[in-house]
Amino acid sequence: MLKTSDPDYYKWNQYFFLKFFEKGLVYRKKASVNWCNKCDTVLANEQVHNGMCWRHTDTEVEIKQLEQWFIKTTNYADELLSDVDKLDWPERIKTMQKNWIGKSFGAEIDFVINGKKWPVFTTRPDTIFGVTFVVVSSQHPKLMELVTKEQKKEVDKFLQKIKSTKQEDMDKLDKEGVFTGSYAVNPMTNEKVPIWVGNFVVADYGSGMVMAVPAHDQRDFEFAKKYKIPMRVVIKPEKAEYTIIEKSLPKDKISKLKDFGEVVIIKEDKNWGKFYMVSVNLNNENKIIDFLEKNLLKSSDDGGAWYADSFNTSNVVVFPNKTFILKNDNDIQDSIKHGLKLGIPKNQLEFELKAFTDYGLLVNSQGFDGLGSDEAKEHIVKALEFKKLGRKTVQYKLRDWLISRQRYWGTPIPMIYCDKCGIVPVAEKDLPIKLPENVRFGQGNPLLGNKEWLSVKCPKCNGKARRETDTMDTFFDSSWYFLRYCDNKNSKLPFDKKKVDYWMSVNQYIGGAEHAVMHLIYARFFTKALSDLGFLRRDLREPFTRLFNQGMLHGNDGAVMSKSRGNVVIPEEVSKDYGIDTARLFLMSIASPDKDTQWSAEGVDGSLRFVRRVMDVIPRIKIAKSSKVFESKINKAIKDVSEDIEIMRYNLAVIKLRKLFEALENEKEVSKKDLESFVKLLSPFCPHLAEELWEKIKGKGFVSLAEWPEYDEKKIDLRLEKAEQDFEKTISDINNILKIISERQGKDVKDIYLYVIPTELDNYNSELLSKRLGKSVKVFKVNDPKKYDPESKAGKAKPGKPAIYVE
RNA sequence: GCGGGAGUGCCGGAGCGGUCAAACGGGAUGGACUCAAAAUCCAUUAGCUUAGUGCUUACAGAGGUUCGAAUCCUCUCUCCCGCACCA
Repeated sequence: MLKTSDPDYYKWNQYFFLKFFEKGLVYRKKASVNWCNKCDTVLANEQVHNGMCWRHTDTEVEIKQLEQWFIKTTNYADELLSDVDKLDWPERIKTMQKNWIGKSFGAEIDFVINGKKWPVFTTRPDTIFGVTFVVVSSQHPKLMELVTKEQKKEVDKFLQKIKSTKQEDMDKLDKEGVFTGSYAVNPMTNEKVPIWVGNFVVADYGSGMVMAVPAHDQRDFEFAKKYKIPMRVVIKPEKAEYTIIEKSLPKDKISKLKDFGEVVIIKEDKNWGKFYMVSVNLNNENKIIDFLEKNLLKSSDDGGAWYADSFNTSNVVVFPNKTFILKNDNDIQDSIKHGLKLGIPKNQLEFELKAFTDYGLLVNSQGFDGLGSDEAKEHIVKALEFKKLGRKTVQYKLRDWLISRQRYWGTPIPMIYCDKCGIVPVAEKDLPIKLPENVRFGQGNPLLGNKEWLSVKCPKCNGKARRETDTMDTFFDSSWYFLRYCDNKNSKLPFDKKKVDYWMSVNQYIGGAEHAVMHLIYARFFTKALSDLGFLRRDLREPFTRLFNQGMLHGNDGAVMSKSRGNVVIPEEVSKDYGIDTARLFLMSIASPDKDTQWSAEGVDGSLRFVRRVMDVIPRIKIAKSSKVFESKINKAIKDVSEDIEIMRYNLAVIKLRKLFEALENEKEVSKKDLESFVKLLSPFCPHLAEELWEKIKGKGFVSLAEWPEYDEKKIDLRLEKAEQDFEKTISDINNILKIISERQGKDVKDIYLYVIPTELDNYNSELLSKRLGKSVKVFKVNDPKKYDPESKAGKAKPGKPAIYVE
């Protein structure tokens, strides 16, 4: 056991902080931070959800400028990303981590503004000839350098507007901006393009400034359209894509479309039928145009037919909900005209203009025309490198971990501010810096209120100094607790390396999906960093090799359990009514544990029935020798149940247990070993009951301490299972006959006769059959001379399928 | 918008190329037991058909691959989760 609030634990948080500081993994900087008014503290990016605080979902997060402590998690961005694939974790957690780290390859390109280089990051250097403006973030620290006197008033007005917009409205906001008055020089074309301030550029990603290519980026497209900034097409698709509406072409011609290229049905519409998309190689484009011109219905009375003459040889093609290539403003008008000319209402077509953002072939790009996007990227970056105006780079979405919190419950950050020496780390021997006990809660950081605690001597010059009052994010605590578990009493070190090396890594970690981008990233970072600092063995790079996300249990009404809904199921109450093992069995059997499941009162009743039967039947079973059939079944069950448990498919394990029990019930006698095996298999699901049964069948010690049963592959005989299936089939056949006879002839059958292949005689026990059918059943070998067979049915018998006669 | 997951019979939920009208549980219906009920047991639970059979529809929808698809591929629709203007 350990408590992270105990100085014996958080001492080591401070210790690690200092180690990180030594290695340059800790730094302090003034930053725009997320501030929650309710928590009275800053939050990490990971802790802001939809602009709200993760703990106070009704409280908007404010942006403040504060000096804060950061951990350089980004140093490990690459390794954190590449190692994800080595983990045996749920796929969605892995993708969430990948997206969170968000690696993009691209280029940093310098635009010269007033003689100074301003870099921008882009993943599409191939579109550089299409740049018609540059947008800088409204939060950019050096924004004012770009704003001219003439434009200042307007920019200020714009910034004011952004400031007063609520976070929640920001999301729905259109792309907006104003011209700054300055111009940037495109390093490839030397062309001057205007610089705008925009609300859609993220300040702390890349350089907070982007090159805008409206023809090939949706955001730039919207912005340019709104402010009538010119667009320049520099990429064209490798294939032209035509959309053909079923109604517009005679039926017999539709199949001909395949001759021109790949045909995909993209939509089906009540009025227009199917929308086929034909992708045509550019070389063949004329053929399809020719075909369409000859075959498209031309009558406008037809109400929806395409006009052949609405095509031209440009690759602007009408598409219900896909892409357009736009050459200039006129093209937009033109395209709209085409849409309208088709006589198809805009809303029915979901007709929308979009930028062409796919890769393709370069056009209007000087010497690079005709190259594919991928190739062009390489060449253009090389050209920029030669000019010393650009370079290949990689960008991450992952930000450094902001750990400063202005709250009491957290590890005090072991730093000291000296008027002379500046920021000085606390000496290791002075750890732990304990939280002061005499504090007042209320407004602001409680630590600020205790003057005694606050004042300290500088470790360097012994002069007057004061302590850092920020505490660490509590995720710092949880980032290495599993290491401390291996050696939780160590007072000399955070843990003994040998012990940790022995135990780690965690083979199976279980937790909720909500940890995907917080705890699980921090803990991975910690492990890597501590490994590099020599605290862990070199090759220990990951804390948790396997991860399992359990699902949530919902109430009887299907909703998440909550007090306000009154649908909370209280284990103690369930225990009172059913016994906790019944509840446990039920929970294990509803669905696989990674899924959300629903409590169901009826379902528990079902489990209770089973539990009762088991309690009733097991002690009464005669101990002797197991039949071959049962031996086969129990060995199969041991195998299956063990495997299911191993892969955490408890629901399937329970099903197999139930089946095994059904077989057990029908046995007259069973070996002690097999009976014990059954109880052992039951014990993980119903531990108390199993223990009780164990005693009743006179097992040694506790079942919970007994060896898990092993199966004998040789005893599993699938032929026996087949025989049983045949038996069941025969029962259902007989029932079927009985049903038909009683319905058709209204007769009541008294006796049933079965004629079986001699070798199968053992498979059909007349006693068992009689019991199951509730009627007298006699079984004969087909070749039995003394058999009773008035209608000569015996001849119909086949292997696995006895002949039947009833009267 | 992007990314991930999922859509199966009255319900929950297995199955993930043939052995599938589809495990298991719940519910419903009928029957046995009972004076009666509960519990228990048996049967039925897509439709038509039949002395144990055969057929037709069926695993969100539309296409496709295959001798063969609930299972694989493509597209569409719907739902859930995550990210949210990351250039």
